[in-house]
Amino acid sequence: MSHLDKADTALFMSQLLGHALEMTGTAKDTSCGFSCGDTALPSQVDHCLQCPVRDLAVCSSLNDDEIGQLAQFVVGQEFSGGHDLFVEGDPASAVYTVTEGAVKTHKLMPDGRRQITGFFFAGDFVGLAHGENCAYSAEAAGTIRVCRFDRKRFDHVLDEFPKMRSRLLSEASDELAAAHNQMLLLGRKTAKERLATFLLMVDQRTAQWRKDEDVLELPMTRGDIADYLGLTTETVSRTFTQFRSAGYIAAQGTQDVKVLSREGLEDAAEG
Amino acid sequence: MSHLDKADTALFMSQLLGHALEMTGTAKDTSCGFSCGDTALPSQVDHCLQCPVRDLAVCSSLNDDEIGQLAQFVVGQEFSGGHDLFVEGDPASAVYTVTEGAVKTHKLMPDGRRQITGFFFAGDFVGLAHGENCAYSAEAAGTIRVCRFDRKRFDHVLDEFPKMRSRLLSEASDELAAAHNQMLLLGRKTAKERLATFLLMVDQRTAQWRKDEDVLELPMTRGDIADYLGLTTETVSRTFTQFRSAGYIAAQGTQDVKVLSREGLEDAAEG
DNA sequence: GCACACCATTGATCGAGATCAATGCCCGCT
DNA sequence: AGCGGGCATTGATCTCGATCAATGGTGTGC
Repeated sequence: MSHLDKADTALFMSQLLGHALEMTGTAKDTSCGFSCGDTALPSQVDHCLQCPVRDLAVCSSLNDDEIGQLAQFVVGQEFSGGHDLFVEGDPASAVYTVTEGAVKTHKLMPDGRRQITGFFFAGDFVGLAHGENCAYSAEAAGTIRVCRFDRKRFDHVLDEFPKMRSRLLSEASDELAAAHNQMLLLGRKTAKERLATFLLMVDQRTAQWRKDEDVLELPMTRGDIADYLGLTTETVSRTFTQFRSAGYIAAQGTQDVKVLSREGLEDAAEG
Repeated sequence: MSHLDKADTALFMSQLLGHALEMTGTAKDTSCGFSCGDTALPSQVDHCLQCPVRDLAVCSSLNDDEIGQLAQFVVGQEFSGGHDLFVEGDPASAVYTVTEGAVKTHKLMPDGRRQITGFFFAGDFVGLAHGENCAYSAEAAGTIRVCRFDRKRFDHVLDEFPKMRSRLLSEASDELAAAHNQMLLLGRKTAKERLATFLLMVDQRTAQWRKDEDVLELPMTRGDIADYLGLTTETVSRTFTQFRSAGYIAAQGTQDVKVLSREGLEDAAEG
């Protein structure tokens, strides 16, 4: 909660000052900062045109001219780990594209039980909401960069560029398919199957931009993984150990996982 | 699989014969059958205009003229319980609106473990898919009626009527929010909490057209409920018994549940 | 009316993963 | 260097829901 207040205040101040790139939490300054006014300065359009996920994100459905319109109100933001993009129940006022790092979404029960409902990596779109309010919270898992779009203005862009709404619907369908997979995992898979499925998912979804194709950098803690897989940290930890013993993976520190046998993981993922 | 073949064959023959209302499985004949050719006959447009879910479904985003275009290629179909609308892995060739009864979607593991990923009631839209193939199967839970739309022609309608795509995106967002709730349920809730949550969900989603507002007619078996909640039939059955003992519900046969204490269920749903 | 198949319920037992508990590691801070 | 907090790992034990098993109910077709 306090995170959000802080972020919002920072945003407000920054808008007053005419800076489009936000920083929140403990994030360090960033090399690609730039300033803008109400209309798109060349540098701001460049921000979008030179975006690292230009061809991955929903924006890829727009041509350079159209991107210019979007660029007029995009706000680049940086969050450090643990800080909230938005919180369940908040008015849904913005949507986001992840440009760097990973975002996790979650739901909480009154007694503190938590379910992480999804991870979003560079190029992914976060914040689709039907009603007035957010149905879940979104939080930075490690330092991230996102593009923030005001929801109303974004909706307006969608009206103008049907291609983009179409693309967004595709994205939503994808997310829905992923959700179905996750329900199967949560409802019917064993701990081993869950972790193996998870590792293969991360493998697949981060393949495009990894340095070493066999080393997964997990931006989340064991607790996060547990809350995503419907397990406890202890079980996740034990299962990692089993996979190490079985020779499926090798650990390099606790965040990096070297995949030794994709086949082993694939077998483990389906019993 | 054989179900589908049968349905598809029936569909093909019926189209040859110029009948737009299909019947599959053991479904009885229906009082509102009608015939049509390639273009919309008045009666077919009427089919849509007089549709019981006209104001509930995605079609509600279209005016009477626009509905006419949709009506040109809608196919009314009737399925009896257990028959498949489509199967995971099949080419995604059609989308559906439920007009009567309930549809369930599910995923299977190679060894037969099953997870039901959603129930769809009158007015709901089923069959959103991004890729070429269905990401899950859909099956009639009890006798149902649906409107079937060829996917390509439906996509074309979406291009023509942006309102409808917008509405569909809303629908998808809703479904996504429901999926998040279900992940919380499957990952973190106890058996009691799951069943209570389920009963309240059915209560809410079927409220609009129930005869008796306190009696839920469950169109699915205990096994279906179990596969939806990530439990076994035995546990579902035991939990029903507990709710009966606690006075939250009363049974009238096995398919009908009279809600005696919504408050009791609400408490049970969150521990 | 009877046989069969399927479904729901209840009881007894088992086991995967939760819970409780202890230890070690790493990193930032003083 | 020394301290403290968060995270990961490992061990011991417990518990909720799964599994195995038996029975009764219901509807369908012969």
